Amino acid sequence: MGPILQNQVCYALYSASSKVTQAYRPLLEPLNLTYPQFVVLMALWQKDFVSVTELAKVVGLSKPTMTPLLKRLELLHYISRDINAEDDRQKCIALTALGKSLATEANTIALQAECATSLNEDEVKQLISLSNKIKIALNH
Amino acid sequence: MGPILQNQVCYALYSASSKVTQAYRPLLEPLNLTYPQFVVLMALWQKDFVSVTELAKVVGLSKPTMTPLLKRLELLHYISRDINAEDDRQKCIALTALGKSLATEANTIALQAECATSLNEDEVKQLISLSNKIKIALNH
DNA sequence: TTGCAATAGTTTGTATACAAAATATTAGCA
DNA sequence: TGCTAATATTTTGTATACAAACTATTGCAA
Repeated sequence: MGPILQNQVCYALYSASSKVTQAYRPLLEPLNLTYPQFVVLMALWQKDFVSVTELAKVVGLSKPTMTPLLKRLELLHYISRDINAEDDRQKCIALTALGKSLATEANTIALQAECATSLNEDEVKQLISLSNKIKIALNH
Repeated sequence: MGPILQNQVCYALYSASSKVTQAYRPLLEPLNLTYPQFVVLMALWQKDFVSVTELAKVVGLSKPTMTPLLKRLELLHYISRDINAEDDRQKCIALTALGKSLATEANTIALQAECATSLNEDEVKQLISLSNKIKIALNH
């Protein structure tokens, strides 16, 4: 009598995302990383020396979510959280040498995870394209 | 140097799902529900009088996640959590009259959320189909 | 029938996730 | 210069989310 679970786009995304995150768990365990932490590192491998606000915007997480997550990455010595010299309010998030060195292994892990989804190249493009369309639509 | 965030299927799902959940927040607020709670209710509108284990399997959440979530739905008087008479280990999760009465409004909300994604009928089908393919592939 | 393995649900501990409020600093203007 | 609005990050409080361990009950076999 209510909405049918199996017909909901929202639930499709929600449950598929959850399953993929679970699939990542054993792959990331050797690096002592969770999937959200991995996402933040991916953003930093593309561009570090950024503020918390900028990083939050790039990965799509809230600032209150970022603070403890970044503290844990710092504790692992993967990133540094220095105060920006030009503005004492801002932190400057940067990769350490150790953090940078994980990039190679990360490529392997990301490839393994993508393989596990069983999607071919076209389907991957479709899914990313549809997801982007939703994200853009919901930004208004 | 690491994996490119924008090319990852996993991140596409993760961020799109997060955005959709956020979009649901104001829609569900009048009912005092979170999105995961709404998912559990959708499962129950299709079939209630089920055990915690069965419900967890249907919605794809772990049992430790279910317990506090169900307690909150009970606190809202949307469900009951009686002990199964035939097996004292099991709980029998069922909708209350109040819980059942939300189904109509839930249809409206689900429709509104789907509209907000800006996807047309074909795209919805594609996205659900791709998500299901991933979920099936990751179940092995 | 008694003892042990399996099952159901909860608890504990850790990590997201975010709204609202708090803190600290900067910027802009009178 | 001094005051206030704006900005950056963190804290507080609540709700997922799950692994591992725990409790209670059932089922099965010796």
